[in-house]
Amino acid sequence: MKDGPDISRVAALIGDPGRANMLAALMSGKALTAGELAAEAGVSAQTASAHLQGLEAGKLISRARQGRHHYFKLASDDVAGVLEALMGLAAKTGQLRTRTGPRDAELRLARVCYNHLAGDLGVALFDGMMARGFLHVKADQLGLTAAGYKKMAALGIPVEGKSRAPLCRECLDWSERRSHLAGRLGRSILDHVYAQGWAKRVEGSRAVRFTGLGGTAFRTAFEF
Amino acid sequence: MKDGPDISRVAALIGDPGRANMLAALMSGKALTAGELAAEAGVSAQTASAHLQGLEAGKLISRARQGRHHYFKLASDDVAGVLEALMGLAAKTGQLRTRTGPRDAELRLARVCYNHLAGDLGVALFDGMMARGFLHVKADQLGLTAAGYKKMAALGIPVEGKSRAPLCRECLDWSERRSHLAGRLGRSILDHVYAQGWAKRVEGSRAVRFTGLGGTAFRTAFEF
DNA sequence: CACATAGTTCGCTCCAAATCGAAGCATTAA
DNA sequence: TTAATGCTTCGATTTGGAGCGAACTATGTG
Repeated sequence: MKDGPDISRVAALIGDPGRANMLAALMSGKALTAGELAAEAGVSAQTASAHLQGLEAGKLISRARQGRHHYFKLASDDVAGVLEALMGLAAKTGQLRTRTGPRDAELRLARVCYNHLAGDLGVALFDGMMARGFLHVKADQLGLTAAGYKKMAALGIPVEGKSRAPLCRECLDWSERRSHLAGRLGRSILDHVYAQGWAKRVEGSRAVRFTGLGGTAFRTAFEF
Repeated sequence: MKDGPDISRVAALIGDPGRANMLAALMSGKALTAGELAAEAGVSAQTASAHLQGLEAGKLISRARQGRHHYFKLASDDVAGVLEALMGLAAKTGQLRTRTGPRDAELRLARVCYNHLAGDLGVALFDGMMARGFLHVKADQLGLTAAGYKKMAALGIPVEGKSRAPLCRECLDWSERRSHLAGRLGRSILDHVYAQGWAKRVEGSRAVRFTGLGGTAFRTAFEF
């Protein structure tokens, strides 16, 4: 029964280890060059070039030429969503690539998911904002309440924006198997966390490391 | 950065057209035999056998032996979730397998998603139940309200169950790109729809065809 | 028992795609 | 200008795995 969209093309693109590594690297939200992605995937530049063409043709990534560099990023949040969903399933079916180690624990606590905060802290933030009445679900749409808008203004976090992307979105965690906050607001909050110096990205990883004071300040600011 | 679970194994399993067709067929929620799945995928019995072994080893499907028949079904709702997510992405990136035709329209209106109702009607049902206050979201968990429990009891729809699966779950539609009701309640409601004779499955498709009276009765019963 | 059906295993062929060496553009630096 | 860097294209090789014919096992039926 050839119903619905063709899954297999997209899945096949993700199904190659090299391309999957590239996509995983792009989950950080940062745009990476072809060379960097080749290193991530552990393949030669020529091979990477071919793979990147495929991913671009399949509309999973987009390319921006800047001088002699080609910067790639995920084509949309939907792609990131599918990748996280696949990670969740892969984790559940026991296909963990690495045994749980110290690095894994750090990832579980706080990490970047595309462009917003995921992990223990991301889930706690989401739950806290729901409990405090800053977020609500209405007609199946996640949104800021009046109190939420007020709070964001008080913290100096921008909520307006020209982009047509939704302000609030839920995103499922592969480590927690619970939702955390994505969308434009999720991105703004993570930017705020960086700007306040509460946390920094760990070099060469998706982990986000909070300072002792930063963690406290973060929880205080968002009241959770 | 080899962080997180290994996506590519799972994706590669879904990435073969034959296996993808099998999985799509299993989205109906019905357990199918190896032979039926071979026909779905358009391959010989031997090839199908090999594919089914792979999918089973990858924990995407589970097998139940009954006499000389082997019945297969999706291993978990998470698998169904990933498949729907992939369908959503594939539809968005324009990888539609078939041009929109009469069959497509029927699918868009009402279809089976794993074991519950999806499509226009599924989304409308979900929205209606939220609007009527039968469903609510609390601490990021979708659930029945007191009014909802009362309504289900009045309609004779069972809500208790020994299974540990959640009673209510949201599930994203690939055609509507909105949520509809999944989980044990979603299944119970679809069972009720069949039992009342309001609708029937279309042979050899995931479409659900409502009778004129059935459609009206369905909307009346759930007040949307 | 023989016979039919459902599914698997074995052996083989074949092809798509992953890979890289070498060469070719394009951009920036000296 | 020449040289260096980043990326792509071309050409050739290799291989994983998808596919099927044939034979085998297991279950059910007459």
